Amino acid sequence: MADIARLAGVSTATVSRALNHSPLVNEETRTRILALAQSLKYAINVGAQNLRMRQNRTVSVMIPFERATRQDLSDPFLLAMLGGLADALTEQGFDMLFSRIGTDELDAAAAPFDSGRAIGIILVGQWGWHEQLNLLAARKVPIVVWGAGMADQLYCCVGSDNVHGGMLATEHLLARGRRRIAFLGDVTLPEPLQRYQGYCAALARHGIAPDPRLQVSASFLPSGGVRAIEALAAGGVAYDALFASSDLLAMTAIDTLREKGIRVPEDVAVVGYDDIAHAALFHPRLTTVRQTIGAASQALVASLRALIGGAPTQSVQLPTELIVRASCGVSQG
Amino acid sequence: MADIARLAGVSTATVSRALNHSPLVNEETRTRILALAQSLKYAINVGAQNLRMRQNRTVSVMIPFERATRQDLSDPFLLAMLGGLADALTEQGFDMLFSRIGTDELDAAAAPFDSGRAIGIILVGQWGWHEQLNLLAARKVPIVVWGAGMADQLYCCVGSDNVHGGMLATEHLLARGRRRIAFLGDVTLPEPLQRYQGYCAALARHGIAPDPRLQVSASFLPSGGVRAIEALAAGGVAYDALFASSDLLAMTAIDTLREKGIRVPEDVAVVGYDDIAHAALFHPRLTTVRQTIGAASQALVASLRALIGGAPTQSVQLPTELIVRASCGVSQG
DNA sequence: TGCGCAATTGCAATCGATTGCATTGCCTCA
DNA sequence: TGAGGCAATGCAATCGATTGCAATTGCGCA
Repeated sequence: MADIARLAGVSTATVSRALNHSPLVNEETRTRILALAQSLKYAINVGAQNLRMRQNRTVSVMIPFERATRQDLSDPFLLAMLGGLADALTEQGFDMLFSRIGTDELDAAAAPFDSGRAIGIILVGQWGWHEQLNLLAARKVPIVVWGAGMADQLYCCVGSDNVHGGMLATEHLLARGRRRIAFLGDVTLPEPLQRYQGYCAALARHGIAPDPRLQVSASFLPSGGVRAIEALAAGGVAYDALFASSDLLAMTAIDTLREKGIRVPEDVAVVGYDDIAHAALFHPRLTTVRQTIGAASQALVASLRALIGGAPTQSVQLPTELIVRASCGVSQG
Repeated sequence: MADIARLAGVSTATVSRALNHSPLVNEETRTRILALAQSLKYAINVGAQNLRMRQNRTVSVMIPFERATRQDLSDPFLLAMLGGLADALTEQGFDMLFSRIGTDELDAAAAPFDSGRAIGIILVGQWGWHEQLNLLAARKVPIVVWGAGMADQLYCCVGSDNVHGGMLATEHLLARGRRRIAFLGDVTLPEPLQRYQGYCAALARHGIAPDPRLQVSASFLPSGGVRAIEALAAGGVAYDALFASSDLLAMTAIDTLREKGIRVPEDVAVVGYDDIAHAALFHPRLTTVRQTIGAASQALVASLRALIGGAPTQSVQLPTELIVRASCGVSQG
């Protein structure tokens, strides 16, 4: 900027005003300065600007990973969400600072905010952090979490209606005559737990008591489906349907079933969760509970902006929808 | 920092030195200051620090999108690369600033660097930007591009050996007795073009002249495979194999073939490109040319660091490998 | 001719850190 | 007792922008 000022024969103050289109600067001067800036490919130093203006247009987005398994960012749902957030943030003029965060060190989550790099934080994945997230919220860290709404929640949480989603999926399988429905998912985490609760509620409506042997704890890891099917087989439990708490889980499970010669949907009907892009391409096409990425991203960004704007913390629950395809036994391909 | 200085009864200079573990500050003073900082959950303002130190630990990562189609970030390969880059950068202590960039406005690519937000840029996707990228490189913008190595290339480019990959895929199909091999991909872009060249080279080795009717221009969009198969059908061209320039393309193509009652691999053998995670889960499991995400991410980051360190621009070509699965006609499931 | 007002522009403080140099004690040794 | 040395700290400039206030200029009007 000093260069431009020198070349234009004015002070940096005038240059600054010209670049910001202040009405205080002479038309002719402004054009001269703008032309100069253009030709020098000058861009203002955002860091210095933020420092002076005490503002910021950067949002930190974090996605957890399990340090133990050195899991790469592989779940397509998370990746899609990342893309959706990038779109939503870009659209609203925000930069996106992206970081992975170990599931064992949530403390690091507030760092981008504390160090002034970002005005707020979007955390995609709630895990077992409920208490610590409450502490962050109490500390007035502007943070929005994608996850399950819970009772004593101080932080802002955006998520889908997991209980309803679980109910939809299970009701559908019941309506197709399946009675021995296995549930795949890690019920120690809030989201799968709520889906499981929906599953139980649907069973209850039909007068069926949930069989604990049909609840298989499967992680979101790619290997989760394989292990789950092995566990079911090892337990010698009969089942005619699967409700998996993620599409990835459903797909790996179906793949494993196929290897064992079990047909989907004839022998075992399957419903997934998420409706990732591949669900419609999978064979058989996957029936699943849709969480709309676009709406989710928009909601996360909107909530964060509200939070930063000083609005009271208000959690959001997005509607879920059952997408019926072939994997649950409808003739569609 | 001023607060801490006041509470500790010292100047901000001393606080700064204490936090940076300078040997100039008294042991007792340091502990006092550190304890104070800890209890106040103080974090240094990175912006101000960068400004003063004239440094930066942020790398800008950009992934193009086609504005016309308002394409969401959907290609799993790109998403996986994004995850890989996040891991690689985090590991090396860099922050990652992520942006989408319209395919019609490459100029915006240098913005994060020009404005001092990032020390360098990783651009995942070369598109038709060759000339403009050369201009950026000439302007000394530290940029590394994932794409195809080309002749008059001034910018640093990291990519897989596309020609060899195309050759591997085609040779494999030829070895399995296929002779009418269709190629799916947009040959106006460098990467698919080089894969096509490898395809032609393999055909040539077997004395086969490429049939132009078998080259179908398919975009990387999810709908690409559908359109391509329709086009082949509409053209009335017979074919017994497909080489698709991305796995996503291969999958949508297979899906479309299945709808038409054409069996894979019996009637048409298929080979993809990328080896995305889903390739191994797809039915039939997809034979494909692997581009290793982890290695690619590491290479991109390494090249960028070298470039920033002042090393001469040096492009990198990573080896490719054919992963044989069922979709090309091997008995594997 | 002189004064006041409006239109431009410059000066200098400020944001939150870092760091060269000056300063202040205090200890040691002659 | 005084000079020199060392350890610890403070002062103030600096990074690159923004902005309140002062200063300059030119003009209209009395």
